[in-house]
Formats: sequence, C-alpha cells, structure tokens
Amino acid sequence: MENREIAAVFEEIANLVKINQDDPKWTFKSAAYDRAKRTIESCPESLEEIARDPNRKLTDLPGIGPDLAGKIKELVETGKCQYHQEQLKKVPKGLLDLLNLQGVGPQKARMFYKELGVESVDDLEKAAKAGRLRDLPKMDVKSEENILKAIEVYRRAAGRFLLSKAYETAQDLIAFLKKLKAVDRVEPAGSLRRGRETVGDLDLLVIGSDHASIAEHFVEHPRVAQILAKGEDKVSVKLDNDLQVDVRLLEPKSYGAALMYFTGSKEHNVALRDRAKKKGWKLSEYGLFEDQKVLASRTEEEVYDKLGLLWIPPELRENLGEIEAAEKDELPKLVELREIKGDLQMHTTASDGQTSVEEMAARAKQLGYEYILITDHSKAVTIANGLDEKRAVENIKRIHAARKKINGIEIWAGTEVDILGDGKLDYPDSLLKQFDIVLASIHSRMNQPADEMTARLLKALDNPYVRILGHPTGRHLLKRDPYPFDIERVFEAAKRNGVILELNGNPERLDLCDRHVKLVRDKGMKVIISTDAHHPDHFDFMRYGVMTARRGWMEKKDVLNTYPPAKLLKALRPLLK
DNA sequence: GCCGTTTTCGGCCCGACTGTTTTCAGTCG
Repeated sequence: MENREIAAVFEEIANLVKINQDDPKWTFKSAAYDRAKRTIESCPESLEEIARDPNRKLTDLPGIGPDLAGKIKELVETGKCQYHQEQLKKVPKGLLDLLNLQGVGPQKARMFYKELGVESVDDLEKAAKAGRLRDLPKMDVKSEENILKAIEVYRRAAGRFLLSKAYETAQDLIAFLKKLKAVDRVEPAGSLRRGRETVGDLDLLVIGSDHASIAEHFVEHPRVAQILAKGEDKVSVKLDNDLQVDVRLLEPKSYGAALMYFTGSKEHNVALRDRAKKKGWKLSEYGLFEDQKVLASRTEEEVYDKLGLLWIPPELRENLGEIEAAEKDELPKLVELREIKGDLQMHTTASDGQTSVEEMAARAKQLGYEYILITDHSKAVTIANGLDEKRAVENIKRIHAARKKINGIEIWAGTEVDILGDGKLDYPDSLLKQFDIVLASIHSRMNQPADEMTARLLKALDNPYVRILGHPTGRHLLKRDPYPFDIERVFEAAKRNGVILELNGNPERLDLCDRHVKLVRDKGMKVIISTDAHHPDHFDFMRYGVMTARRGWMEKKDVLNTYPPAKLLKALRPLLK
C-alpha cells in the first residue's frame, strides 16, 4: 500500500471523527490524525517497507504513536482499518464533502444530518432552496443564503488558481497600488509568497500613511468585480476571474509579525507559536510578546532571531523540518533565479514551437543564458508535428548552422524523443547518438496500470543515449493527475544510470512537484529546471520552476543548469569526453 | 491520539469575525 493511500484513509478518519464526535477529546483526536496524514504524505520512504522491517519503528515518525503505528500496520497487512470502517458506518460518506463548504464546519454538518437527514452537498442545496435550514438553531434566512453561495463556490473548480496566474495578477495589483503616494510598501503573502503550485486567494500586505484612501484607490482597479468587505484594516474583493484578493493595511511596527502570520503556512505558524509558548512568550500577527512587552515585531528577521532561529525562506515554511534546520544553522542556501545559466527544453517551428532557433537563441542571450538545448518532438507525437528520422537529421543540421552563426551562446541540438507504450524510444539508437543531448518523455497512453508504466519508464531509462527524463509524472495541474508508477524504483534507476530528472517549469505542469524534488535531493540526485518553451516569452516560466525547486530545498549545486556549459556537459554525459 | 527540561497526565496556537451573541459558539486563516 502506498503512502498516499494510507494518508487518504487517515484524512478521512480525521474528518469522520470531527463529525461523529463520539470521543470527548474529538478535536484533538482529529488533529492527531490530520498531523499523521501530513507526516505520511511528506515521508520520502515507503511506510509499507518500514512497517515490514523488524529493525525499524513507525513510532519514530513525528505524530505517529503506538495506536497509529498499529493502524498503519493493519492497513499494510489487510488493506483495511477496522476503526475507519466503524466510523464510516456512522454517517453517510457524502457528508464529508460538507466540510469543504465555506462557513460549514463539523458542528453544522452534524446538525444538518441529524435534524434534516442531509447526506450530501446536493441534499443540503435542496434543503436550503426549500427554506428548511432557516428554522434550525443559530440559522436564519441570511445564513441559508450563505450556504447556497458556499455551494456555488465549491462547485466552481474548487477555486484554485495556477501559481503563474496568481503571480501575474499580484504584479499588476502591486503596480497599481504603488501609483498612490500614500503607499510605502506592498508585498504578497500567503501561498503565493511560499511559491505553492496553486493559490486559493491573494494576500497583499500594505504599509501606507492613509488607509482609507488606499482602500478607496484599490477598489477602483478595473479588474475588481465585487467588493466583499472594505474596512479600516482590510479590503476584500473578487476580481473578474473570481480570484479573491485580500489587501491588509498594516502598521510598520508590527509588519514583520504580520508578514509571517499571513505568509504561513498554518503548520509553520502553529509550530512557531508552540515554540514561543515553551519560552513563556506569545506569538501573534502583532508580534512576539512577553506578557504585555513586545520582544520583536518590526521585521521577520527580528522575530525569528528572538525565537533562536535563522530567517527562514518562505518556500520552506511548511513545518517539514525547516524550523529544526534554522535552529541548527543547517538551512540550505536555496537556488536563485539569477543563478540559472541556460534552458534545456524548448521547441521551434520545426515541431510545435512558434518561432525559429535563431529567435529563441536571441531571447536566451538577452536573459544572459550561456546555452540552450533545442528539443523538438519525435514522430509519434503527431499532434505536435513531431519529426520523422529524415526531418530530425535536417533539424540537427539547421541547429548546428545556427550555432555557427550566433556568437555568445551555445546552441545544442537535442530532441524530446517519445517514450512509446512499451518503453521503446521513437528513434533508433543510430539517430539518437547524433544529438548532443537526448531528452525522453511520455505523451501517450497515460492510463496504463502502474506496473506497466513503471516497466515502461525503466526500459526507457536503460537506453544509454537518454540523458534527461522530461516532465517525469505527466500531470497537468487542476486537470490531470500524474500517471501512476513506482516513483522510488524509477528515481533509483535514473540515479544508477546517471539520467537527470527534469523539473518542468511550465506553470501547468511544475513536474516534478515540490515533494518529489525534495525526494530527489534527499537521494543526493540533481535536477534540471526547464521551461518547455514554445515561444520566447515562455522562458519566463523559469521563475516558477525555481520556486518549486526552492520548495524542494534545492541549492545551486543541486540544479545542473546553474553550471557553466563545459561542466554541465561533463555532468550530463559522464561517459563522453 | 500524541507528547514530555512542566514526562505517564493533562495539555494540545491565537485572534478576528459572524451571527442575534448581551457573553458566546462556531468557523476561518
């Protein structure tokens, strides 16, 4: 049983415990399952293997005690968990969805079920429309309307936005706010500042002299579609694309504490408050306090320092070991965008790109890059105008001609060769060896069973010409899940064969994801961050790739395309000169 | 259900907002 599956069971138990409430300490019990779920999700090793290893103890994992260790063993051995089944029997499963509705927590979900027999979001919608909610305790016509609104939001694509959308929107809004003299400083917080792959809503923190006039100015932005709230310290709006933006108007004296608070993550904040509390202090969005006395609040650095910690980069703030690392002065020196020296996946008009080799090279030079690898598709990807053998040979010649013509940047001839359904490659070795660097990816038959997919990837990785595995899990954010395969075995095979895994920076992919990047790092392997550019503008996607690499604790040395050209080639092609 | 420089019981993050709340429970971030 995979970690993901165990985590899913624990998540469901956490929610069932909240609704069933048959334990006097149900809030804490639920929180315990929640914590265990997070531990399991972020555990790079297979829990099943740990559970079966007599020399290992599951209870060594944080948040896993004797009881939960037993439940993990039970799941691994029987595929089921007795307690989970018991909890499931008590309420209809559809009731769990109610917890995803804004304004509905366990108490209300329970009440709707007990009083009205509501068993799903659909049931709740019917009851609300029939006016049956308003007579319940603490409910009225207004709250009934709010439930209907919440259901509408819930139904609308779960309300997450790509990191790139959030980033671009934030840049626009920040520039708009800064036009006002009264605004001294604007910074994005929340999951955008942490560089998460998707963002639920935007938090912008503002310091300025006249809060009322800043609020007035902000709601005048042409993209504001609806004003949700407008007060002294906070303005909430919905933009024309339904993205919610919260602007917080702050005092300079508590800016650092507020920035920390609104940056999160929740788990990071909880851990910091716990740490403060153990010292007899209190941490809130207003500062770090000893009784009434302010110990630190003006900058993040001061607050972390007072807590005995180095300043922690926002991308790491997930309570996944960064606090311990900050305490011991063992934080990684995270890779930065300006350290990137080249891009190793891009397409030209030869296949499905929008411009020529020369134009791509010109933009890359502008960005200060020292090299690019052109990787047009192979013939199996017909929809992308993939090249057959003859056209591929011509393309190599064309790229080499461009290399001679353009100075100041290395232009390498590559290919994104398709990994076919059986793991064979779309070109014969006799052609593959003519490329400077071969990148291999999957673009078809993504619904194979996990064992077939694993075998397929392993076979591709065994081809000695394959140097990079492109977008290794094939996911499309908010659209398509990764294809199933044995990540552990594939990563190990890549390591053995010296194949480098790509972190595809296309904001719809970000593949590898942050957790997988961390796994790569923990194995002592490296990545290449590429953009998969089909247009010169797409080179900008590197920003999101780097954010994701940082979330995976990657340093400059862990990212091969921070290397100068000769060193990169040597690392990619250890067997060649 | 976990955890321990307050160790085997008694805690478990903090504060704001919302509603109908005149003192608090539920929800949220």
